[in-house]
Amino acid sequence: MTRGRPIAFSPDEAANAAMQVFWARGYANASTRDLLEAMRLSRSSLYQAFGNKEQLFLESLRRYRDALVGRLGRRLEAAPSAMVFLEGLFRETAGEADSERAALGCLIFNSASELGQRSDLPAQHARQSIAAITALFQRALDQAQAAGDIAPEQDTRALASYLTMGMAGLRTLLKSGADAEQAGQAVELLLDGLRR
Amino acid sequence: MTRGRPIAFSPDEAANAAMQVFWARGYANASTRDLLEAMRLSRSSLYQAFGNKEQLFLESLRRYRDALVGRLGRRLEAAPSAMVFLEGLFRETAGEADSERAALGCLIFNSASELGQRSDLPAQHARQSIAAITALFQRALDQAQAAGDIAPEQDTRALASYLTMGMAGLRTLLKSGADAEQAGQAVELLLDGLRR
DNA sequence: CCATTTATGGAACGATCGATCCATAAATGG
DNA sequence: CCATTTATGGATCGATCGTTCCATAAATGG
Repeated sequence: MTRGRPIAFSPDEAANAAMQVFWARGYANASTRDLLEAMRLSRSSLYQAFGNKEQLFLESLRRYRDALVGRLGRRLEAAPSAMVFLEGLFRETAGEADSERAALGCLIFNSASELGQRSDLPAQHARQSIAAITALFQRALDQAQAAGDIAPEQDTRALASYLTMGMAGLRTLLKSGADAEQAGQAVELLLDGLRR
Repeated sequence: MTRGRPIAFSPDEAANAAMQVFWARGYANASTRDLLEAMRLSRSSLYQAFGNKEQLFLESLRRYRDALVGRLGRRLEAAPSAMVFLEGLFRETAGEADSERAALGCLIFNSASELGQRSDLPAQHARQSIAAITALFQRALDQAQAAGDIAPEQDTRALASYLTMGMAGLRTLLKSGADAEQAGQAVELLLDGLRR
């Protein structure tokens, strides 16, 4: 059936390496040289396996979103309560202050900021991914409300937007070099907003 | 004293036009062609008057920050109270949802996101400008606290970081196409955090 | 072992990038 | 009106961009 020389690289690992480059440098600022070096591929292999730069970026966005949403979903299920999950997520993110991880930010929010309201596929994907994050927040908030940790009269849809805004802002603070104290204080005030 | 042909353009207007380009397109994505077209200058005039692209960007950042901080400062003074100023600012920003203005975002937060923790002057300037915004928020919060609109046990420094985080997140939400309802609800919850 | 298929490396493409340089136009002070 | 100074427009630079193409290497199934 299958003839010819098989690929010598792992498309999965190569795609992950590309994702790291886009994450660290942004879409437009990531050159094909950067990508080839990180992916350890020849130009031919890259273009044959992934089409072009935009498609490779789209694949990176997909992987990042799937990994993030999957990880957060599992973490929500494993947590003792939805409220503990949300508090842990935000406090842990604030704790990344002044680290290399903090300088990277989040590929989704980075891309949303870079691409804005453009009509092409990457911009659409970034917007949709933010909506997915908001949906996950709302799921957690609904659980927390059902568990009695959030007042029943609260609108979890509004709270979800509030948390997405908070996370986007937190990532911007961390990117701009906020220290752990500043980020931590802001996050505690944000979390207080859930308990009203 | 002064000899030779005088410049035929307004350096002030040209710099403002350049700022608009960087604002709409970002630093790296703004080409010198874009800049020349918007500024209505020849290449020679641009490089002689502004040095190079990075210096022109720095000048744009300066002008944007000075205009923003100046405008907000005057608005704070003119407002019936510091709390009214803060509420008005955030509600008005949320009200920009789905407009061209919302798609632009804020040049300072845009630049902080694009440049990250880089060590060059533009990145330093963007970080310092975020600190300036936080300082202005704290000034307003101190006034509001003195006026009795904020509980005396609240830490206005922490609240200022909270508001900066909120504004950065709000701008990201608006850039990603959030509608007025979503942005408005998130902002109301954010403002509730001042009254605890 | 051969014919076939595909991966691979590298040259090369046109386009665009930021920046420089030079000849020329223009407006000045004397 | 002239000598001087500076702005201006455009050609041009080398570097880099994303992408394509081709000759070659490699591994396959039969």
